[in-house]
Formats: sequence, C-alpha cells, structure tokens
Amino acid sequence: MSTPARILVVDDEHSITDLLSMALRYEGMDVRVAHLGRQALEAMGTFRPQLIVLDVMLPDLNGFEVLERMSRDMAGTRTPVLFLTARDTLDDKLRGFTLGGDDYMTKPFSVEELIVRVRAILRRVHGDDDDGRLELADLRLEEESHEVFRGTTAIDLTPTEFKLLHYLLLNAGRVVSKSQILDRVWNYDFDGNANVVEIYISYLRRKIDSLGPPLIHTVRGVGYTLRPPPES
Amino acid sequence: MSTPARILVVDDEHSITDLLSMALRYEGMDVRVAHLGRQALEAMGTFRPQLIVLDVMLPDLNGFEVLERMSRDMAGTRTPVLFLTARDTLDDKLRGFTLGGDDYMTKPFSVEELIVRVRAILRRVHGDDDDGRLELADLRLEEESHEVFRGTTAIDLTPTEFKLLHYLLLNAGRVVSKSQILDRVWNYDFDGNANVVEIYISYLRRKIDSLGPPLIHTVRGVGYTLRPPPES
DNA sequence: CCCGATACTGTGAGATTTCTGAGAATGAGA
DNA sequence: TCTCATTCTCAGAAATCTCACAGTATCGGG
Repeated sequence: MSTPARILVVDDEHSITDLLSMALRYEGMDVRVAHLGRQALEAMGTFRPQLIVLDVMLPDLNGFEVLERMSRDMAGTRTPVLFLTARDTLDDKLRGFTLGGDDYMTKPFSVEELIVRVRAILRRVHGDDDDGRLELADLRLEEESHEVFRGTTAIDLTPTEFKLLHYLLLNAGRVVSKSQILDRVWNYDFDGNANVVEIYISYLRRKIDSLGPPLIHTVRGVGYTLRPPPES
Repeated sequence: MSTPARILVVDDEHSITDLLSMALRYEGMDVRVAHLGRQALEAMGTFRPQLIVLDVMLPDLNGFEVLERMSRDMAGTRTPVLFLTARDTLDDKLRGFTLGGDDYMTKPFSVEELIVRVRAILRRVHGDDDDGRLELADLRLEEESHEVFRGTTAIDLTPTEFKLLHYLLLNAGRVVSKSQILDRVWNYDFDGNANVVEIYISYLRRKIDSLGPPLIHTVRGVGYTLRPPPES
C-alpha cells in the first residue's frame, strides 16, 4: 500500500458516518466526513478525495445536485462515487450511474460489501496491483465474477455464504469471533443472535469442506478461522 | 517498548479499577483511573490516553455517551476503546464497535485475557514491534491464529489450557505461584479451589511435555515455571 | 528410611458451546 | 399471484470443556 486512499463520506446520519469512517480507517484509508452537501463540496476542494461515498438524500442538496455542482467546479476528471440510498427510494437515475464506473448500495448494507465495492472502484480507477483474487490451498474466490472453486469444481454459494467466505479468506490464518463476523458480514441493522453465523458456517462447510480436507476450523470459545491443511 | 503506553481505566467499581491498574502497571503501562464519565472526559484532555478501558454502565453517563462527547471534543482520530460489560447487558450497540478496532469483554473476565486484548489493540494502533508470537525452545504459541506447536506438531488446546500456557510463556524462566496463576488466568470472581491449577498443569503436560523434553517444571512449595531443556 | 505435606491424575457430573434439522418468513422474479 | 431461492429462528442433539473429589504418587526434612 503506497499512500493511503482518500475517501470522503457524506451522509447526514452520524451513525452511518461513524460506522464508515471507523471501518474505512481500519482498512488503512484516509477518511473525511461531511454531513451536508455544502460541506461535501467544500471538502472536495481541500481534501481532493479519490472516491466519495455519498448518500443520495441530504438535507440541503441531494446527491445528484452535489455531483452536478461538483463537476461544474472541477473541470475535467470526475471523482468516482459510491451512492447510498434507502431501498425504497431506489431511483432509476442511479442505475444510470453504474455505467460511468460509479456504483450504489441500498441501506442497510453490510460493511463487508461496502468495503469490497470501495476497493473495486479504487482498483479500477487507480489500477491497483491487487487483482481481487483470494486463495487458500486449493480454494479460490474470484471477486469480480463472484465465483468460487475448490480445485477445479465450481461451488455455488448464496450471497450471504459468499460474503462470509470472503471475509474469512481476507482473514485467513487469523481467528475471527462471531461478533466480528456479524458486524462485518451482516447488515449493520441486523440484531439477531450470533447463531446465524454458526448456521452459515455449517452451510459453508457442507459446500466447501466436503470436497477435501477441512479448511474451516472452529476455535472453541473464540471464533472461526480458515487454515490450510497440513502438508503431508 | 519505547515510552510506556498511556491507558485510561474507567469503571465505577473500585475493585475493578484497582485490579486493572495494578495489572496494567505491572505490564509497564502508564495507568490513570476514573470512576465517572465526567472524570473520564476530563482525563482525556489532560492525560491523552492511547487506549481506554471503559465500563459501559457508569453512574453518570454510559460508555456510549462518554464516547460521543469525547469525539465531539477531540476532532479527528478517535482513541480506541476496550469496553467492559455485564454478560447479560450485552448491548447490541457494542457489536458495532468491533468494526473500528474497538473491542469488548464481558464481566467477569480474566485479567490475562484483558491484557492480551489491550496489547492487541495497542499493537494495531501503534504498530508495536511485538508480533504476538511467544516461543520457548521448540514450543511456539501464535496469538492471532490461536495455534500452538511443539516443533512441527500442532497442539490442540482448550480455552483455559491456552490461557494458562500463554501466561506461563509470558513469564518463562520465572516461577509463578498457583495463586498468581489463579488470579490472572481464571475469572476474577472464581472462588473454587486452587487444585484446578494443578489439574490444568497436568493437562498441559500431557499435551506438551509428552512431545519432547519437559518444559513445565514444578517448584515444590512455590509454583510452576517454564524453562528450556538443558542443551546437550 | 519414614512420614507428613504437597502435587498429580482418573473418573465423571454438570455446564457451556457449537452444530444442525425442520420449517416459517421474506423477497425477487415469472 | 405463485414459485423458488434464500435467510433466519427455534430447539434439541452432540461435542467439548470445566472442575470437584478422592485415591495415588512424589518430595524432602528428620
């Protein structure tokens, strides 16, 4: 990682900006927060972010207006945007933006997924070396195509299973607790109990560990970890 | 360790703050104590801790309110927090904090474990040189992955066995008494008899000393110690 | 070498944690 | 609206862990 990526997070809900600034900082990014469209515009000039996480609904200007003024101010290159929107406000306009390299997510989202997308955008724009492929022993996960293989057999995962495996792979060799998993992989407003994690671990095992030596290990009283099988 | 880490411990129970300030000071840290949210806020400004151990339930403000006011005062970087909470009060809000590198423990905890976590946070934030690997002769314990090896063979330990070995390794070469072990490794409210220590030492020996020259030694009338085998 | 003190460990009951099957709820797409 | 895939709850089963008890072994001083 050369110089940390600069991200501007714009949302009027403090709980969201807190959540995201913490999570993105934890990922080693340089984060600035704005709660109003005007603040966002100002930060554009001073902070010069490489990516904006932008709530569509803001008290003063909406996300599109912010973008419009932005491109009026800064001639030339446009900063990529990851829009946040309520599920039921899903504007058709938004869909159009994905064409331009922008992306969007509906609230409530999972932090894991948001970070995946932030990284994907940065990778595209900045031509990062990271190729979005995660591997452990003969297990392979392709971020772009959303495909998972064990050896040569393709494994079909549901969205949640995929996110969970992705998170485990990112932390391969480290034990992650059930609550860490819950925080990252599930939507931030999920308030069910940690038993879901066990259940999805169980699903993953059925699909992945049945094809070879087990990679998913329970560390009793602590959490779960992905570990390559012992060489023999 | 260059300059001692500054830790602020906030809890209204004096027995807890006493216990922790003693243990953390013994670890070479610079400890300050507060018993109320207001005191904590004040200490933030004057003491500028690098980490806060914060009880969620305080008489005046709760832990979250303390944090909120804190981040209002100090713009920018937030001090990492290790929350303490009663097991049955396990607030959903807490869950979200593990995202930002914060962590939490439920009371009653073991001092040993608390110190492990404090160190883990400091290591992350301050990029400590300590890599969380403990070694003695051919015995190796990895904190991150919770793995233990003797030579190349992996050793499977239960949570208590792991904590005990961890403590012994931290004090390798020094004799620790059974009551010291009981105080550090077991939850602070444990009131069973000291024979458990003997039992767990026995378990460890079976798993560890059976694989090579013995490393765990009894010092009759005093306690136990970990010592490398004599070269030969 | 004997004896009391101290430490070790086999057995097993009870507690805790994790796993998983069955099925209800949800939501997307036909 | 119906269908199907998916998510998630519930609760019992299974696995694992903790710890007390008590008998045995070991140590070290006399």
